[in-house]
Amino acid sequence: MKIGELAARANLSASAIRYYEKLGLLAAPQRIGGQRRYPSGALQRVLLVRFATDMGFTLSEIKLFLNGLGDHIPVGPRWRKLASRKLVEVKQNISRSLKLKSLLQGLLRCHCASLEFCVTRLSLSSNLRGLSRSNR
Amino acid sequence: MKIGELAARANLSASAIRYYEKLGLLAAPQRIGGQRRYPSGALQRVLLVRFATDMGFTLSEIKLFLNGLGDHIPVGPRWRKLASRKLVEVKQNISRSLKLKSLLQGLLRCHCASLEFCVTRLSLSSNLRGLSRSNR
DNA sequence: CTAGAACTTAAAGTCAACTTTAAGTCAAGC
DNA sequence: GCTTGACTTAAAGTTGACTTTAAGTTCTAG
Repeated sequence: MKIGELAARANLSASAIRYYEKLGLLAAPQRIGGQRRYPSGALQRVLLVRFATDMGFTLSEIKLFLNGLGDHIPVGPRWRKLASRKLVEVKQNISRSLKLKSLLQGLLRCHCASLEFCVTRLSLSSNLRGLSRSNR
Repeated sequence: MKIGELAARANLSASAIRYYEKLGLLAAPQRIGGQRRYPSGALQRVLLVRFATDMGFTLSEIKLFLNGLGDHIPVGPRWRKLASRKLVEVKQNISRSLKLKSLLQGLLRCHCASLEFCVTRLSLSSNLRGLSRSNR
């Protein structure tokens, strides 16, 4: 499989594939005439990476539990640790977003002339602060 | 009020204040000996901007409904439109995060040897795709 | 009066995950 | 054999919200 086909099947771009390789998320494949030729297993690997990024892991986190360079903790516990950390983040994000939602709904129901009034009237100061402001 | 005091009171840095000024989110204040002197109203303004960014608006969106350059739609409707668009995003983010949460919990309960097995065993292919992958 | 903290500017750097560019090489179909 | 599309590289660009840097100016306390 050439890079274009792999990219198409994984629904991302060829340059993204090369980028994953450079980051060490994907093994450098055999080459024919300088061009990359992938075994079918590569697709599964790429899809796993996509899946993990969709779950909110960063590429360097993914690298950690895919080929765990750096420390000597085995894959299982390492993944488990990262995943439970991520779970906390996700939960925080949920509660933050729920707050946000009712806040926005409140502001939309409000008929103040200016936003400043709304904000002070509804005294929505900032119970928003300090919650993980990024699920990516 | 000098910039350092304003920054401290708004809990951000002096350079961020200058940045807001450059973006047009904050009026250029009077100067004494080249240094910025802010009226007390400036604090409220900065806090409003912080509040809006906390709600997930980008600085350029905030600029739009603060001093709406560009179009001639009055502030009320403009804010309303942006806010309801944001509300949709937030709702999408919530449902995405809820899926993520149960996914992670499922994976954590699973005792497969490798993540690949887990993923295929739980057939968690990607019902995750296509949901707003950014609440900022 | 002077040390040093706080201010000034424009421009460059940061992070993540890629994309784009430029300039060139290879492969497949006719 | 030639065209054309797919591939190759390294380096620079993108986005958003700032921060950092460098070099210089001003304010303030003692």
